[in-house]
Amino acid sequence: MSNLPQRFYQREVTLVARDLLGMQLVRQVGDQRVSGIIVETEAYRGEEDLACHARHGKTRRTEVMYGEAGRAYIYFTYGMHWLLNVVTGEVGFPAAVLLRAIIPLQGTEIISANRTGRPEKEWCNGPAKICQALQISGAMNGIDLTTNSAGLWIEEAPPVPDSRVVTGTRIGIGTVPEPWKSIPWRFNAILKESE
DNA sequence: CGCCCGATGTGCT
DNA sequence: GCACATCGGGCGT
Repeated sequence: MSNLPQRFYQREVTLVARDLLGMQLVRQVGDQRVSGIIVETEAYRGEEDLACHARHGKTRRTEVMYGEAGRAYIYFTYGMHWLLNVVTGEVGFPAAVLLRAIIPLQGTEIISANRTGRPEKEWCNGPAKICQALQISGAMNGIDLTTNSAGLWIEEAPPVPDSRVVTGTRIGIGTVPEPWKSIPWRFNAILKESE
C-alpha cells in the first residue's frame, strides 16, 4: 500500500481525523514492520481551541504544529508518556490529530514484548500505549510521515464507512471551558466487537 | 468492571 | 507552583 500523500493532511483537521480511521500506522523496527489500523482519533484546532496545546501561541514545544502538514508532533506528558499526533492544514495554522488507538496488525510479537504481560486488548487502546508498543518517542518529533525515511509512516487502507464511525467529546480535557470541552472532535471506528 | 489515586517531568500562568 | 490530550495497581461491587 502507498503512503498517504501530503495533500491528504493539508485539509481541515476534523476531516483528516475522520479519514485517518481505517488507515495503517506503520513503524519500522530493524527490518520488521510493526503496524496497526487506526480506530480512534481526536482533532485539536488552532489557538482558539482551549484544549489545544497551541492555545498559548507558538513555543518551542508547539512549533511543529505550526509547520508542514504530514509531520509528526510528539510530546511528553504526565512525567512518563509520549503521545503521537499528525500535523494538518496550512503552514502557520496550528492543528493536529491525536492518534488514540490502533488495532495491532503486524509485528505483534514485538508489540507484545513492548507491552509485557498485558492482554492483547490493552496493547494499543490508548495514545501512550501506541507509542510504547511501536517504540515511538520524542526523538521522532517533527519527522515526515509521508515518506519512509524516518521509520514511521501512514499507509492508505480501506476507509471506514460513516455507518461505523461514532463521534464524541475529547478525552482528558476536564478543566477546559465550553464550547471546547463538549465539541465532538473524537472519532471512533466501530469494527467487529472491539473499539 | 469501575473508581480512585500515585507516579513523574516539563512547560507555562 | 501547578496543571497536564495518561496509565496501571489496588480494592470494592
